[in-house]
Amino acid sequence: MEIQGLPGRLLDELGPAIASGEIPEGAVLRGEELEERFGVSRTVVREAVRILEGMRLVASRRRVGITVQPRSLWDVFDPLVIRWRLAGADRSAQLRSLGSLRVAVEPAAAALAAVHASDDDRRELGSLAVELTVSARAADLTTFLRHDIDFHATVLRASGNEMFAHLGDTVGAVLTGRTEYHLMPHQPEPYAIRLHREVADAICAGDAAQAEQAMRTIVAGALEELNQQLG
Amino acid sequence: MEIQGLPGRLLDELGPAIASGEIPEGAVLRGEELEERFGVSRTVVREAVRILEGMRLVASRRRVGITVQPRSLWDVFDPLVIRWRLAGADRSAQLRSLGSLRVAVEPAAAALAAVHASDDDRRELGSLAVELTVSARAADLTTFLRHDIDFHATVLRASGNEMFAHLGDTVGAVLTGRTEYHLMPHQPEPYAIRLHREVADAICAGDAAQAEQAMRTIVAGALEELNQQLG
DNA sequence: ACAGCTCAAAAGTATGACGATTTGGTTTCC
DNA sequence: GGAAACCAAATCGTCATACTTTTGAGCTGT
Repeated sequence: MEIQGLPGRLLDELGPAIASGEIPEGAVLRGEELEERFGVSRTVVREAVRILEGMRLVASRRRVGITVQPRSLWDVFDPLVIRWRLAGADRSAQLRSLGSLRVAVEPAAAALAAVHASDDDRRELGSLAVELTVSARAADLTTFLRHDIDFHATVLRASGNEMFAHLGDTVGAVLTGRTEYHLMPHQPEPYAIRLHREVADAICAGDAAQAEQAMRTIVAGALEELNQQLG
Repeated sequence: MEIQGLPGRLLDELGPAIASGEIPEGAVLRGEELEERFGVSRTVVREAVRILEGMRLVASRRRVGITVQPRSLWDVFDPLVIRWRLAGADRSAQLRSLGSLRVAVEPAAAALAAVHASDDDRRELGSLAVELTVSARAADLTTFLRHDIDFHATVLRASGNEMFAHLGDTVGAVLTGRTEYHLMPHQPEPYAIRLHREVADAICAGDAAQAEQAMRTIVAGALEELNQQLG
């Protein structure tokens, strides 16, 4: 999953620094400066910069240097960029954006899943809904989180749309972030649990409309809750 | 927008070849082989490969080589990956995926735009709707396409959600692809034009529900049409 | 003030050397 | 004969260095 080697380590330093705004838009870095600052060779710096360039976080120009691009050009769907922004000063903006994205995508994915899910997918959703209920009753937040992530990822995957499926990890990151930063009730709400059960049942029954509606209620609720917490 | 220099040229060769499946999943390349095949140095090959690695199209391992990753790991939201897939053998699958994504996202974006659009945005939407009507009547497909792309990009941008905004280029690529590959009626349908007008009016009037509904009709229609064309 | 020229700074590319790691075969020891 | 330990080759990873190309800024002369 991660980028390997020294360029990866450099990325772990530069990426978060840029994503958080610590290195602001328009800032100019020089390759040589980075070599010294991190004690690595030209090769390593260049490869790391190339990757950042691929994410549109920076652009490298001769005679000028490596300039941090305006935020509007960043590849906001890149999983690493999302992770970096979630970890830094941009956290709330990123959570809001992702919240709206979830409201748009997850209901549609649930509807598609009701039509396209395999038998295995349906079985898994059923058992995840059960485990979700159990860990919620036990107030076991860690286990609950894991199952919640699995649940949403499974729905997205079961939709049969590769692009939706890829948002599984991103949604996972959102849920993790929400839990880590205590933007969640300490005990999952019974109402939300019931809705997950409903989504699973509707998908198993092939009822697209109900799956979509129940999922919409879940993600819209999560977004509303988020907006309250963040003001 | 593009990656510069020799690594960029290499990317333009390798990326499409991998995205189209010409170089299949699991295939193994050696750096030295690529140097010879393209007549460039290690530096260039390594940087190109790093970028592909950032897109999760390949993984590089010692003593093994550069292996093409399974499609399920690819960064399907990366604009370059999308473009490469649209240009190659994966075109229909990619168009289908993007079609569903549009059905999920664009109505939500229209609803948000009705609330958040700036005065400039609203003005621009109004005039784009007019120009759309004009170029459609004139059966000027090139101009129509340009305005259509602008229209959808403007709605996405006006939503105020950076992630939606970023899908503007992608939607543009879809519309372009659809026109290029003659997956579109030679004269835009008057019904679709009226719907664009409706979206613009609803957003200008701040009517989120109607903006969402009209946009949903547009993109759902486009998806249905696509499914008919592709069987 | 303006146009053009010159120069130097920075990234881009090439190359040789060495290090690190993984794989797969080979040897060795029960 | 089989299993474990070992070794060697293949390949990427990193470093150091030299050369090339682009381009911005300042200088120069009108």
